[in-house]
Amino acid sequence: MSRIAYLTTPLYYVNGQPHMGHAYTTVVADVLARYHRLDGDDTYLLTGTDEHGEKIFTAAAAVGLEPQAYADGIAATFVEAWKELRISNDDFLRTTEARHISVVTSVLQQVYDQGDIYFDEYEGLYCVGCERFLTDREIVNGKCPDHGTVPEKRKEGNYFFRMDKHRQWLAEHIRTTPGFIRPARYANEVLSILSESIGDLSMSRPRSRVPWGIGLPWDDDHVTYVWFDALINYVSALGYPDGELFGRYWTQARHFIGKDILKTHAIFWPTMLRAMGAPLYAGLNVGGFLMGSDGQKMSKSLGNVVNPFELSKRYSADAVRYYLAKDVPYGQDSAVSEKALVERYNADLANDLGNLASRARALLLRHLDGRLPEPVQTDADQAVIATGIGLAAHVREQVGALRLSAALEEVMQFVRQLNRYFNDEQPWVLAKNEASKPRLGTVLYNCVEGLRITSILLEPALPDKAVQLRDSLGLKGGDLASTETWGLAPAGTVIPAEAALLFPRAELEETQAGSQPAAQPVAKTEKKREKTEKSGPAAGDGQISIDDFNRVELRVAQVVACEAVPRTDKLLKLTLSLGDLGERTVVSGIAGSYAPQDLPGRRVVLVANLQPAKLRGIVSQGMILAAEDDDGNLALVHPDKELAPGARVR
RNA sequence: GGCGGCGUAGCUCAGUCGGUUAGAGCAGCGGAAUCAUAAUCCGCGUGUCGGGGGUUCGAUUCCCUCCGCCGCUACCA
Repeated sequence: MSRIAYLTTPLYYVNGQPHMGHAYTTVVADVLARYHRLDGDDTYLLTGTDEHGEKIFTAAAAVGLEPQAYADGIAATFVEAWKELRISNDDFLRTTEARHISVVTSVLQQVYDQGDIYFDEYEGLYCVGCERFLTDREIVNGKCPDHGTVPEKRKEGNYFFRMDKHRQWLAEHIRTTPGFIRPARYANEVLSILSESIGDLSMSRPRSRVPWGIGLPWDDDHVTYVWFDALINYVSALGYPDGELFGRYWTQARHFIGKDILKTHAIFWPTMLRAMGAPLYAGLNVGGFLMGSDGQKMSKSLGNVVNPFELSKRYSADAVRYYLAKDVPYGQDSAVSEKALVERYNADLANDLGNLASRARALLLRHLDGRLPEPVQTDADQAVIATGIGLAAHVREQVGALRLSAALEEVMQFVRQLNRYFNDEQPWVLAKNEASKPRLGTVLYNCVEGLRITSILLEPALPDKAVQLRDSLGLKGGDLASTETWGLAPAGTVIPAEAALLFPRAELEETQAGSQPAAQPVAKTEKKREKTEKSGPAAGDGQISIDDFNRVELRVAQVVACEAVPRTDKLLKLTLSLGDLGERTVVSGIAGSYAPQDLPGRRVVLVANLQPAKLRGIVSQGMILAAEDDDGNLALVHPDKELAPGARVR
């Protein structure tokens, strides 16, 4: 009676090459899938690529390719990447495949027919990067917070999916289903989003603007919004609605995602499923971001990018897999680096595990003709045996709780115990006289048997090396249950005379030395300044250079008109004249200290090259300077003489 | 500004539904051993469990507050 496990990674968007974030989520899902299979569970692992949308269309055009050809190219690099990392996916779905498109089309028609999709005109600020309109609330500093670009104003007719009506039950479901979203803090985040109106979801784009997408079956002038299309992959890959795989796996679906796509998976997707009349997935597992070696977001300019595929070629796929599973805690942001990988690899795999295999092999070959003897267990052997056969239960428990790191650590504890056992029993001393040869055989047998169990338990993380390890001892593999019996390594087994070093010790390459772990405090202040001021690097001690200052364009401006912004306490909308430079609208939070009628005619100092920002629906094109005392009283800064508006302030 | 999370040994992190001497791995120091991949094994930590206050017989664990970092959000611009 086996259990069912359906695990998915996101379908990765083909707008860029696979990177560490992709690799991490995919490796975690794969290690988990392999544990399920090892334990006899009926397991299905899905990954793939998401290939529609405006961004793909433009990216393809930029390099002179048809969208499909462009997508083909990137999709191939993902296939290659997962091959490199030994990902054991059962399927690789591309959203441009006919089997996916036909499911999306029928889902659309069904949801439309039942009245859950309607047409409406929409005007708003559109982010090309997100491929959607942003709400006022989402815009930060006049820009899309995810892409750092200024959204453009667009008006278009779109179809909308009635999503808002699903708020109540979804919130209830999240509240009453522990583990539906893990870690729990992300469930709280979703609940707080659901506590307010979520609106209906714009789920189409005019084909005239976005030719690259799945057409709406009832209106070919529109194509499906890329997320509405992509999310359906999780069921289309199973042959929804009546495929055998769908019936078998769907209700046990567990999605693995990064926190950047929480909203689509925790809100869009469940409401879509409900509208489709399909059961919800079983769980959503949210991972954090992987940061560069310095703890900051990876970026080329910081030179802290860690490429998992290069590391794989340098140190082996298993080294990368083991490092990601063992050292990177799931669900929170964490720093990854080549240095950390090498340390983990050397400590656990080379020193503890690889070396143990080496020393056992050496004595077997030298003193026992390379044959595994029949053991005669004594009291001294019981502790090792007990730990070994008890490991599977611990591993099952940890893996079930998504604690891969703890699961692997359980196994490593056992490896350390075997090393202790080896030292305590001193087989190299036993080998010195004939009388102790039987005891020598038992000790070495137990080491080999321990390594057999270890190799099976580590196999999900180390698919290649586990097999190599067993090969080097003449052993065969087995399932998880086969680790719960001691003595399955057959006496008489021939130990191969030659075997390559399993885990040669790794040295950190020189190139890596360049990324000095800059003094922590400096890095932090720099990061903070970057965030609050978006300025370039400055001299130390919070001081800025004259060049920095000159980047700020300060000008005298005259207030032409002023009115309070409706339904706000603090905001005034000012119309300012800059003389020959024209007029500006500025929103300022000074209503507590100035009445609208007091201001027209006054001269103020304006930061003229500030990024526009939208406040309460009004685009503010700058900031006026005011001083503030401890009690919050504001005093506008104004020039001492009546200079003409537009004059530069330095 | 609001809501939420985090802040535990040099580093990466566990943990404490309040209670004997707060843990692991890595790094470091000393020693043993020499079968082995300069690997292994043993021993070694006076850590204000972010600061302060409170509740309690007792708090790192609960409450309040402050500081720092992160996320979401907002009438900062």
